[in-house]
Amino acid sequence: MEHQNDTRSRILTTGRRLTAQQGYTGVGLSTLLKEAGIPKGSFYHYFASKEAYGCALLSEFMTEYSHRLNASLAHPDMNARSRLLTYFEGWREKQLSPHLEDRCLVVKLSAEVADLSENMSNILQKGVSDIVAHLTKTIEQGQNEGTIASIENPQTLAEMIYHMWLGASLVASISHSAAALNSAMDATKVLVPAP
Amino acid sequence: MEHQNDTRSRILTTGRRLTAQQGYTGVGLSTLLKEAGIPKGSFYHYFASKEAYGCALLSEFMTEYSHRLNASLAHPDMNARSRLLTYFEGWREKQLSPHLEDRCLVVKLSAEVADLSENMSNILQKGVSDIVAHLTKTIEQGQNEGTIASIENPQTLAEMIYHMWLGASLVASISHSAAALNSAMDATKVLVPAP
DNA sequence: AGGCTCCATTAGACCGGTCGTCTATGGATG
DNA sequence: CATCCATAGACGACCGGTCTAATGGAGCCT
Repeated sequence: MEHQNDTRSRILTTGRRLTAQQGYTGVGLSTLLKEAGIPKGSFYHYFASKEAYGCALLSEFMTEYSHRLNASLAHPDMNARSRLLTYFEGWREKQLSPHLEDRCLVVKLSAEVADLSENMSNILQKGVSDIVAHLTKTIEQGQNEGTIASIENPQTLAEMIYHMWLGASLVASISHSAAALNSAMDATKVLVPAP
Repeated sequence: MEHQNDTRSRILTTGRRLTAQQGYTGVGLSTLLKEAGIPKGSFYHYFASKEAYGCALLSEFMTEYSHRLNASLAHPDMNARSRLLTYFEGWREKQLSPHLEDRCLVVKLSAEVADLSENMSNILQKGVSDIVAHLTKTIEQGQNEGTIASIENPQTLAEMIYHMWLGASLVASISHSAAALNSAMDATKVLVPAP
């Protein structure tokens, strides 16, 4: 009862690494399983189809992400504005990291998956809503505690900043450069001004 | 000398339509050529490889896009701010259009291509720089002619807005909804305020 | 006009990979 | 020893990008 979860999560972990580099369609079952050192027969014991595996991959990623986000945005020793900026610093670092598996799957897979799998799209979409909701809440807190100026509706602001970071990550990835992410970081500081 | 270009551009046109839906890896040569009604053997007469075809596809798209952008941002009967807003209205419409082939290939392909083909990445990246440069120039004009308030550096503002639209397009595509794009439209009006 | 060359174009073979299925075997548990 | 979850990996049918060998028609020479 332990072993089976080992195998399953080994597939998922390896899958995340490969998928973060080569995309969903780009990673075939053979490649994935060979890399994970798991025989093909096992795959269909744990997953009903490649799409089901894709959904599991995304679900797990979004769950973990949400936990880390929660922790990061709930840090007790910082004010809301600092917590927000720290989160985005973390985003930048991850996106530039040599560990490809750290990169955000929303950035990597959204476009590919949108017209491919309704189920996978839904998972991504729900994850995105969650993230934006968290950001909105933090901005609200900042406005209430007075570390963020109330010049804008928190929800609108959160969406805007999140969208900007997604786009900046896209541009950073095609230009193999940190410039777009640095520019997003600067913009974020301006958009979320200290009073 | 005519026929060969016919065939070539037929491949490219069909390719754009299919790729806008299914991505680069997602469209195989057989599918593409069958759809275009062109025999498989011909492909390598017109393109050295699938990557070369991908580059041609992207180059052509970016060139056309740049032309339309130029026209749109140079419209004589509007002030700079209106031209800018009209461009983004156009973006929204295209992204929501039932004609899938109208959708922006920067949105669709950036993530997929970034770790796949250096050449294709470069074409996208150059295209993006061009677009941002155009937007920057228009914002500058607006600030000079007094239709856009000078509260921000034009270049920074242009990047920020463009990134936001890329991200919003991504979110719109996974949620199969116009909400993210509408939100981006609203945000754009706020970010580029009339004085 | 007839023959010939040349080269753009194409047919289709090629090999390796794709996803998914299925049977046969392990090995632990009761 | 019987049961059953988990593993093993062969297999099918099909699709991936690439390349070589053949076709056919336009243009030139005699």
